[in-house]
Amino acid sequence: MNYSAEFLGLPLIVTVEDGVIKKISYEKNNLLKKNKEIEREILKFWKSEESSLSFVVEGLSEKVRKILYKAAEIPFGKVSSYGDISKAVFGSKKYSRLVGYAMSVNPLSPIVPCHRVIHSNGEVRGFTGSLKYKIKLLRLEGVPVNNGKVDKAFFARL
DNA sequence: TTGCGCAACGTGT
DNA sequence: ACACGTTGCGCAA
Repeated sequence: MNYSAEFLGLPLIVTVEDGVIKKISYEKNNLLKKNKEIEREILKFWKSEESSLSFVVEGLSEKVRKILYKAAEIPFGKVSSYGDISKAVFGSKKYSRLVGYAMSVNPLSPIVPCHRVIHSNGEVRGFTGSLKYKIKLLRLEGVPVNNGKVDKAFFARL
């Protein structure tokens, strides 16, 4: 079932089946009426709070799915790097490029918080949508971004 | 300190 | 064959 929801001013279409969120996409001009309950649950995921819904990642390779599940563990107000996620999932940083790919095809933004994945040196770059939006989200979470960089103190331990 | 070339990964074109 | 939401390394300014 598809629901329409607004997240921080952006219109989303949320696909839910049996209490499981399967897909979230940004839709500029959708005509569905907004579902307040879904909106609340999405907000909970964003804030790393308990939700009555769960989610699954489907339709992608095993490696890419593992990456996305790991990225989903990055808590509100923290960040991680492509390399750290690669290390956490596969024990090596050599898949960091693949982590970037996984973020770019992330079917569950913002539940899988791809905006919290940045470069290992703290630089905030690379986002399929606008980079301004990625930085805006981080600031809303209390993560300072100065000269396009995040302090090492905000890196989460996965 | 900055920059550039490189290899390694999997996916889409 | 090539380009990607990368990374660390070596080596040159």
